[in-house]
Amino acid sequence: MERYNFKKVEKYWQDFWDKNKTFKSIVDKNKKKFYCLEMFPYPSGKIHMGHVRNYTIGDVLARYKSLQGYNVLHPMGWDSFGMPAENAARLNNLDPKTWTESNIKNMKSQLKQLGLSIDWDREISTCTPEYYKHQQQFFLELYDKGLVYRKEQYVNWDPVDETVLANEQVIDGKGWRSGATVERKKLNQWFFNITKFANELLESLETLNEWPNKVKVMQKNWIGKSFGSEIKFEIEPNEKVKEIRCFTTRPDTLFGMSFIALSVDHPISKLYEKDPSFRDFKKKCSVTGTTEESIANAEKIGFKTDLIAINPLDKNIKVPVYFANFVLMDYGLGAVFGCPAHDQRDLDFANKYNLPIKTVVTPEKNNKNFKVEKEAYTGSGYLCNSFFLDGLKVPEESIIKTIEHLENKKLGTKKINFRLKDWGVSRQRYWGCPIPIIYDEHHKPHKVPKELLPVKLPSIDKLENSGNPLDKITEWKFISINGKKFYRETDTLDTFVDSSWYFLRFCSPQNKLNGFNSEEIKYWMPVDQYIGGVEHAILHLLYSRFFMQALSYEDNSFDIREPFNGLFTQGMVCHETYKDENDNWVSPDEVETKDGQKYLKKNLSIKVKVGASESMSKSKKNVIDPENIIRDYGADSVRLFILSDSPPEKDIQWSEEGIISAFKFIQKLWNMHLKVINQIEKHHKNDSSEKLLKYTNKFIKKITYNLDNFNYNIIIANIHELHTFINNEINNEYKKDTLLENYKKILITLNPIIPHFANEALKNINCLDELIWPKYKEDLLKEDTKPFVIQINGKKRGLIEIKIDQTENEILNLIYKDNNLKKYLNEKEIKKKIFVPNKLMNIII
RNA sequence: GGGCGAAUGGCGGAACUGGUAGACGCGCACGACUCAAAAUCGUGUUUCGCAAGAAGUGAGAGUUCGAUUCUCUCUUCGCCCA
Repeated sequence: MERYNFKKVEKYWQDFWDKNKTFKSIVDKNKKKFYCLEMFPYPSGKIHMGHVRNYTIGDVLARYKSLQGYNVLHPMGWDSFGMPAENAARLNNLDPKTWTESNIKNMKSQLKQLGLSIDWDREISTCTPEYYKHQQQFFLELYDKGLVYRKEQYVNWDPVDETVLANEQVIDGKGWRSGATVERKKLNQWFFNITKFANELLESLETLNEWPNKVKVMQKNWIGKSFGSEIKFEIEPNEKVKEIRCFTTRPDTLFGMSFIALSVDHPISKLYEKDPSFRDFKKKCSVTGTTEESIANAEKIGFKTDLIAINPLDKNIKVPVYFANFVLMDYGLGAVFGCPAHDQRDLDFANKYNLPIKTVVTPEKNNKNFKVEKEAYTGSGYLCNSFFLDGLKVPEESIIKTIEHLENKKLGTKKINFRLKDWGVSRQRYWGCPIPIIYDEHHKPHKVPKELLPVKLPSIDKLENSGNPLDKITEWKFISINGKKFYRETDTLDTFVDSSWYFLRFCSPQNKLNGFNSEEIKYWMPVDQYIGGVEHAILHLLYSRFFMQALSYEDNSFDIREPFNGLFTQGMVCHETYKDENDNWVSPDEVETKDGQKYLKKNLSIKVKVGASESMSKSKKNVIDPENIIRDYGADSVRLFILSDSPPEKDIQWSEEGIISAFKFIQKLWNMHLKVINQIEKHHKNDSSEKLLKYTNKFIKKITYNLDNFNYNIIIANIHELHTFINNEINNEYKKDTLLENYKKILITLNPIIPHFANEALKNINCLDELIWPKYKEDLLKEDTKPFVIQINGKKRGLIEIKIDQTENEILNLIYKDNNLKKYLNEKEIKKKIFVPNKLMNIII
């Protein structure tokens, strides 16, 4: 039998799609659109299995929707600014542009080998001036709308490399490259005012019905809306400070207060800056990183001021005021009151400085023995030691009642606080979108005039190891406009900005004047299905949602508020891990199997320790290169396997056995195909096609249902069943037309999964024109007989074949005639019968 | 510590709104073909038991004629936030 030549077939179809621009999409208002988008890749050099999975899932959907008659937009591009290019450039002594461009070229060819139905005419790359020109325009638009501002903020500063580090570049408080202890340093940075939309972003989550709930919960927690109160504390008479305002979510614990803690950046700190011991303290605080986690884990330290605060509810309670390292200026008001009994950080602090610990909440009412020592009590219960508040239920009544009281006495107000912070977009890096701002000689910022856009990134031969590269290119940095001297902003934009609107650019990728064309946006947006990794559940998705809000802010012509209607987050690709005798990681390429045990390939006597299956990563060496796999087994095999073993939203384990099995199955399908062709060519007079018809009909229903619900792994099982069915039934006699028509339908349903194979097979039977997703017929689903379950006392005792809609009594007669079943019933009284028509009967005796 | 989710054969995983647990694949065993092996094809494969049968979806309870599915408690694991 002729073997299936995947190399020839896949090459043929990929060339065919390329040449005919099969997947080119244009606005057609007579057709319903479907915008299918997968998160675009960073061009790191090679595609990895995560990409393969992501883009296969998306491709199945795009092809399916296209066959259903939708006008499908399925584009691809490159998230091509970012640090890896800079790092690689430093390492290899070349410029980031060259490195990036050659990676894109390579990865594009790899993606094409997967047989993806992508409209390559819409390809975009964020590092090109054609793309970032519009981004600079958006930046200036947001600037005009007052959504962009500049302020000082702390960054992770590497004093050796003289550079700002991202949080993930700080490892155990040290710079990842230099190893120097990272400092907190204040820099002037640009911010997007995302907090302005905090409430909209939160409330609008409710409208996203086709998003996974867990992602919505993550975003909700990230935005972190909390109800509380702003409380005014009077300070004992002195010359400097009259009052301090604190934000708290627990005003009900006010009677337990034993200190007030301020951020070292609180305005009051200005009064202490001359004090050398305060400056020392402030320096100590700057050693701690800027993440919430590092602050939480750091030892709580404080600096005692000479200020004494008065408890607004009881003037007799007077407490000291400290500066403390665990209070952040950007949360609330940069000042909190400390209630050690009911907050762990406050308790740690109180224990260190011997401050009183007063219990004001007990788990049960009037529990006098309850005392807090090492562990703060944050649970529910009842207020005590709080005079007129005693006995209130915590937290249901206590918080509201306390706020009411404070408001009546004008001591405080109800306040809503968000955890979400404004988005700092300045990056002190070369390989990013230049910020279109210039400064005059008084360091006052101005917009770069529109006619001077884009601000192009200057080309660079070699990147220095330290400092901000753009700052050093003086011929670029200093410009004069109309005789006036200016210098440029030398920071570039966070790459999350690049990916916050790329889905809009895909709608009009060649538009030179604007980032997008509103007519095209109106047709294509929102993205109907967005597919990507759950690691972007918070930032990328939130920023993209913000961008839509910001674009439509004070602009009625733009009315799309949510960019992604449907979201699907796929699981990771995992592989077994291997270690040799010396506990060094071993790559799967070096491991061989004889009799099921795993050995080192180069030395077959050394057994390898097999570890847990973990997400593929270079550090653990458990990476499989898709390029080799596609070369050896073909794209259809890879697609088949990557979809087969696990539901797409869960992690999948890559295995050699699995890909081989998929490869063999493609060959089996081809053998089946040859048998079908052989039968089609025969002219039979008899037609035993009823079974085939019914099977095909049911098969179409199953595949359609499973495609609609992302049950792609079950579809592969369905195709295996189909193969068994056709192999068993193909030798029956069929009329040519019936067989051809049904087989064509089957091949069309296979098309989204294994497009090369399906198209080749369709070409073989001359059915390539007019490919339309087949519909199943309800009346064909009906069967004459059905298996019917008999239970005795709830236990399954038999399975009988009944005619559809047979009555209870008729079935009971069948049971008494059945030798196997009647023995359970003989001469016993039937106490009860449960009868579910066409399904089962449960007899209680 | 808080939030969300998961747990089913040797393994990955099926099971529609409570109604035949283990689909499909991998692995394994046996058989056919072969001088032999690979490839391929066929049969079997939850556990115990010769069998009839019994037990069985992380553990324990509950609701129900009937629970992998619903409720409660617990254990373990994963993810996110701290």
